[in-house]
Amino acid sequence: MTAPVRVLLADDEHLIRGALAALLGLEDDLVVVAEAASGPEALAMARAHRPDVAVLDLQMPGADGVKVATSLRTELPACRTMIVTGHGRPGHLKRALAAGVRGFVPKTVSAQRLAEIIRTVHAGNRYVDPELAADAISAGDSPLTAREAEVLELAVDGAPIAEIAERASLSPGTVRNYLSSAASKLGAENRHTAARLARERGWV
Amino acid sequence: MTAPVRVLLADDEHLIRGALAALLGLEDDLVVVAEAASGPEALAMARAHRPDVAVLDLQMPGADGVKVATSLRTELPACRTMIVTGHGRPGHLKRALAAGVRGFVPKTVSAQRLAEIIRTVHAGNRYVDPELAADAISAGDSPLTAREAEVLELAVDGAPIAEIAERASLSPGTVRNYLSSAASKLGAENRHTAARLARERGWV
DNA sequence: GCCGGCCGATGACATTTGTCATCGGCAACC
DNA sequence: GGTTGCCGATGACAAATGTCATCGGCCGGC
Repeated sequence: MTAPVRVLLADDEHLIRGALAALLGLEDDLVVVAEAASGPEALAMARAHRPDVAVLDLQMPGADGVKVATSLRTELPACRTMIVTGHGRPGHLKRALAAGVRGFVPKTVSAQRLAEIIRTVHAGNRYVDPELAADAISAGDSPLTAREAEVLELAVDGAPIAEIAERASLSPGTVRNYLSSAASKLGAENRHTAARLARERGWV
Repeated sequence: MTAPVRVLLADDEHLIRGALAALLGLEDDLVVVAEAASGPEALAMARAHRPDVAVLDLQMPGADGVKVATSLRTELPACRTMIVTGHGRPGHLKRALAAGVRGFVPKTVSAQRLAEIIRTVHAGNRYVDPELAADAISAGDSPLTAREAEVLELAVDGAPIAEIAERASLSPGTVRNYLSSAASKLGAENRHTAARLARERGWV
């Protein structure tokens, strides 16, 4: 028998993390060597314990799963990373894959399924949830230019144009132009729906 | 020894639900008699298995935890209900308590803690996470009238006033008045930020 | 070198939205 | 019976926003 797969678990929801650790620990060939409740903590634990596979929640305080994966890629190239997420937005998957993440699964899978996927990832293969993959493909690439996306991001909380212009160090007129262009590309009637759409698709 | 507490688990995230069921099953005095992945399913399982305590996720497809709790209150008065939630918004807690929910905890607690709380609830006592309670108190009551809240809810996705008016069967002018009034009460500069604020505080 | 695309800006214009005053109807409460 | 508050509406006005044309500068590709 080969050595067990050393797993790092990072999730800010203690309930899930603890339960998951217990369940995965039941598998003979998996061993949870570290747990973390935040992005920075996950990095620290990874440095200390050098796991084979890091299972990261997408939404964590400090740094999200993709950011952690990016850091791990350079710091611990031998460590495979995978993302577990509650509500997967298409753009996240794309960002994750770009960050070298090898597995991307929703929290609706079972623990057994997760264990299988951990093995798959550890073996050097990739796994992406079919449904999330389909969403990502149908969402396609962002049609927005860099500034359009930047300005749109400042518009997500409903701020007036004057405030957006100030925060972006741009002329109010320029901001209106970018927002108008972005809304048009997204088929939205105004910047607020445009911002919501872009966020849903992971483009901001 | 007394009979074990019969627990219903409802959470759409299979990973969590399964792991939780396994962990709670380790407690001698708790037994998970049913699991559900959606609101309607939770109701059906409750009718079929008549649990002592129903542990409900707040966000589920079909009907959220509070709605399920409301139905359970009339259908199975003997069944205590409690809500488990990832990100607790103040208004949810209020709604939950109004629905007769006896426990309200975030997913950041440990499984052991949850087991204790299940026992507390089963004994007829209440438990509310202190931090969530503090948030709810500081958020206070909604200053919005019924129609203001109703119209504001239709504004959350950034729809133009004409569409809101149509969906609410109101005159556009009336809609503008309500939104203006609501935004003023919430200290927001426009209806979009007002809608966001109201949602954050659980007032819509 | 020319062209196309993005950036940043301005001006003009129509539309949408926010704000205010005001009205009539209705229900609750004193 | 009078007062108060919410509902639904209208009109008027100011401000914010969306839309369009246009400009100059810059960079990359052909």
